[in-house]
Amino acid sequence: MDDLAAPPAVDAETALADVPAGHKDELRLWLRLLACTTLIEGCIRRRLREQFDTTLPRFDMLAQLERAPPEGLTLGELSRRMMVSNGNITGLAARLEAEGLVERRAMQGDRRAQMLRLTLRGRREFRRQSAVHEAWVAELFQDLSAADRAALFRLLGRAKASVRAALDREEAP
Amino acid sequence: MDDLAAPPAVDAETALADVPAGHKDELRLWLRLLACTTLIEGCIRRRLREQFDTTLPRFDMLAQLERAPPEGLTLGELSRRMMVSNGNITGLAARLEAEGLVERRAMQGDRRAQMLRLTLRGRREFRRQSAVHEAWVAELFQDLSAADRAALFRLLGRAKASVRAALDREEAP
DNA sequence: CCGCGATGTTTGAAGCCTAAAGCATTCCGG
DNA sequence: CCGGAATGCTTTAGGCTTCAAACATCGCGG
Repeated sequence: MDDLAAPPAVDAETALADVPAGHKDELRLWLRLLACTTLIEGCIRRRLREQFDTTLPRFDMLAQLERAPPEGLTLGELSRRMMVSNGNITGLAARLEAEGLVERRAMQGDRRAQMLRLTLRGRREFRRQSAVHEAWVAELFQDLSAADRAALFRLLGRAKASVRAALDREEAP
Repeated sequence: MDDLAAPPAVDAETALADVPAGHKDELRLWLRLLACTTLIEGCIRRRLREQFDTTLPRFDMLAQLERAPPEGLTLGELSRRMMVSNGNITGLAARLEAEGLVERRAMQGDRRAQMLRLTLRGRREFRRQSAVHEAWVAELFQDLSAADRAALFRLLGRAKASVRAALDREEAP
């Protein structure tokens, strides 16, 4: 911190770019993947806060409900789709309900479950946000050629398949 | 949830795979990137908890300190490298210190700052964890060919550059 | 029709994370 | 030397997240 002329931007992935050796290239790949995601996610979170005074989890929940059937989704289904815990959904839904963006409705035939769906206000608000959100993402990737984007998309698909396979092996030995 | 024969694994990325059209392919790319990272991160968090009773942030902090100069790092430098806020570092360092894995040492010449470094126990513990951690990552990517891994690594580098460029444009209009 | 395992949701405790405000110290220009 | 800007860290308030335990209800086998 003292005699380095001009310390350039150093993040976790850059800092770990020169680990000894081994089968460490998988590790480097993971760190770069993580750094990339963190960078984008941080930008989107910040803009959601600055421009819409909201958060990514709130936005995600609205997004799930918007593309759901008109009768809505149960909290459990929402939990699965958002890949977060049940307990998490409870609080998130409560906050969005308090803001008048979603509404609960008892599910007839099963008194345990309840449907959650967008209010009119929620739908309008989400549409307003999502158009801008989509432009942000496009902007962040704009220096990547269409070919690179396509290749990246395809490779990420394979990576995901590899990870899922490993997870399946784990629970079914 | 009732008449679907065998609902396959549905996550955010899969669920949004059929959005209308537009320049939505950037959005799909982002969602896939996010899904991929979330999947891996969740697996690693879970295993860190199950096998070492620790968390990813703790592990990250130890990792940063392990590859730091022997005198350690200041909290501020740690904050920059881990890409998290200052306030976050305070609590994290306090917890690790309470567990005897790191130690603070006043920095001579600047009474504001303090160096944080691994204790002997912290170093041993981290080495134990990191060897296993590296194997986990290799396992998760094992179905990806070396060529695919290399290509993915390269493309992620370009993606990161694109994002950084967009962020630079943002703060210097 | 009764009990009991499965399913849907909530609660509680703990940790992570941020932004913003505050405190202490250092640095620097006048 | 002195005052203010800059820097390093902590605190505070609030939200997100998880796991595990608790509750409520459903569905089914006996």
